[in-house]
Amino acid sequence: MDTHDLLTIGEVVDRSGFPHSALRYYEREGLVTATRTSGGQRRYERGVLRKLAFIRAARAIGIGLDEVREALDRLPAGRTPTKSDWTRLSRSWRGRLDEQIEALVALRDGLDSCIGCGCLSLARCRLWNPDDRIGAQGDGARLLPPALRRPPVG
Amino acid sequence: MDTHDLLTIGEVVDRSGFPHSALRYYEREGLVTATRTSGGQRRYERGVLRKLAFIRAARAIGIGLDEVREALDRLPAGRTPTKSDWTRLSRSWRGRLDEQIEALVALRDGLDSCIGCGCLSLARCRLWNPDDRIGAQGDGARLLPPALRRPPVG
DNA sequence: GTGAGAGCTGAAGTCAGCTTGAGGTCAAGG
DNA sequence: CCTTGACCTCAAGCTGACTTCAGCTCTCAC
Repeated sequence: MDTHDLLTIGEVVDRSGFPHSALRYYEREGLVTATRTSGGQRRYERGVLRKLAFIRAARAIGIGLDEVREALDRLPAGRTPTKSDWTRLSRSWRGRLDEQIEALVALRDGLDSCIGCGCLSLARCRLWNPDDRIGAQGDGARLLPPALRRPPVG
Repeated sequence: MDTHDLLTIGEVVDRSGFPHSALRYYEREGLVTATRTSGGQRRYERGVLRKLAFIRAARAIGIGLDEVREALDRLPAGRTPTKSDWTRLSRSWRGRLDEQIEALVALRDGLDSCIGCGCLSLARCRLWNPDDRIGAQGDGARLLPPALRRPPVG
């Protein structure tokens, strides 16, 4: 871990695939850290690459940066995270993934039955009107499983 | 289809689950239309409910409003869309759904092997570093299948 | 005919997650 | 030493999909 091992932002850009602007943004937001040279330029430890990979995967399944930060904050402060530290984090979003897959599959199945049965009547089709009681509930999407109520972000 | 059949915006809110503001926004954006009373209030035909259901489902799988509008524009102009019109539209995003499911499953499998094998070394793990050539490609996500490169919208 | 609640408009605001730009500084090969 | 390309900061801008607000008008049951 001598100075030799530190990465410039350009190297991190090349090796992580994130643009400069995103790396600086993530630093401002407290997701990653960097030391500085005497001249003020960033120098990253190698470990940042694993963090960035984690961030990318988390983002890909729709987890917001706030939550990603919380997850990363749960990594041990003093020492380099071990395998089991990362495993614990990863396992936590494995559940999310399962939920999302399940939800998409449910949507697909509903769609299949729609296409197959030709029932496209609002009154009968499970997809268009899942249980004849649409509109009786609270805010947000009504015909989708919970895990799919997030994607339309706004 | 006499006047009696037209819905007020409040009724559409109740039956579609979309808030007033979204309905007006969709109208401005050309996704749905409404006739007006002499006093200028909106009156919707029943068919709007099916359109809105379509919009919601499309949004749920991450399709943007622009593309949803294009899809809806492909519906026949003069007549009420038939079953096969809707079927055609739906079939087109069924493919998307398949892609997304496939991508998420791939991510999950990668994650499984990571958790299982304890390989969390950046150099070897398929999930963290899928083919040892990370960083050699163009913009955007590198460790995810194409269909997952969209979700982090910004 | 009237009061209350439903509806109207246009402009501005919000949120996430960055990107872009201007204007200047640092680091290192020759 | 000098040049050149990498890097810096701060502020503002952007996209998508809406929401919120102010201030006013319509509709309809009584």
